[in-house]
Amino acid sequence: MATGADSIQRRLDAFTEACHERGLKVTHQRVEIYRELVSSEDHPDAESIHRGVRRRIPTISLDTVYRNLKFMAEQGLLSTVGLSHERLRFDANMVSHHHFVCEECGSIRDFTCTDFDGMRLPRGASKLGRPHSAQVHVKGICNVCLGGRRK
Amino acid sequence: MATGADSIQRRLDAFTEACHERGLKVTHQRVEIYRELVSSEDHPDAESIHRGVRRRIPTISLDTVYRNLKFMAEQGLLSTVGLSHERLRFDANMVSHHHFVCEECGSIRDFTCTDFDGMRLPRGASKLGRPHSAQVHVKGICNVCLGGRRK
DNA sequence: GTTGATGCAAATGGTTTGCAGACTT
DNA sequence: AAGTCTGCAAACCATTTGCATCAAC
Repeated sequence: MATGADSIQRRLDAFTEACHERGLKVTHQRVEIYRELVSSEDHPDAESIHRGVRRRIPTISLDTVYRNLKFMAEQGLLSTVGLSHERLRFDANMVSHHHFVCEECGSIRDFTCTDFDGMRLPRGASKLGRPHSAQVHVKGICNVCLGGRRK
Repeated sequence: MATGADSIQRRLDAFTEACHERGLKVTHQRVEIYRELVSSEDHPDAESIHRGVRRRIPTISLDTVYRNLKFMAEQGLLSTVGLSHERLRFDANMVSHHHFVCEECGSIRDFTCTDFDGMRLPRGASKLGRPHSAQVHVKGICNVCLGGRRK
């Protein structure tokens, strides 16, 4: 999601701010977990975040990663993406977006779609209750996997 | 999904047929598991399917339910619905449809939306790979829960 | 009768939790 | 210094698997 180093720093600052507002301590591991998430293009699971953070904090434990991710999710600092059978994945992108899921490698990428966002919610859905938000899940084969077989 | 008793029977017959085609044995428990799924309006998880089938086959074990659901999913006889952290849920509705997820009680209901089905896949998604299918996930409060608080 | 399916119980793997010591504020 | 957060190890819970028995074909 966030690409430039400046943009990552801006998000980390916002995160620190958000922690303060909520009375959460800004620990080294907490910041690095969030940094890992923000720097990632994909939607990593807890274990791969752990692997990444471990390069900077070799002693960090997996359960600290879990504990923090869960906590941040409860605080609305990130959201979770759960596709079937798979492990839970985490997403620090809090603006409205949709997901492209690769059926081959399982990677999940964000995309935006103003056409859909602008579209009124389907009447079929309104019959079932009071809708609140909607997200599109596109399944397919990602470019990386396409390249692997033949472009 | 299927409502009338006749319609359920039709789907069970198709299921038996599909088993034969694939060389699967049509066991009592297999049929009852499928019946439970087809008769359900919601998208039950393995445990609640087990509870339901147990009324008719008291000795059926939970792992048989799991084993069969997994197998049917692999054979394309049903699909799985996985929302975040939750347990896996199962869905025997194989025609194109979308999901309304209640944020309060967690129930998942199907709806169709021709507007969306007819819409070409968003360009944002096409940049990421070759899209194959798309589904809308609507989150909101279902009618049952709305009734519970105040209509 | 063959072959695949079931039931039991034990294993697995991701995620969570209790507790004593370490660190942010 | 006070209270939260971390790391460790053990617990948890949904799901899976090995194996002997049983049922569908």
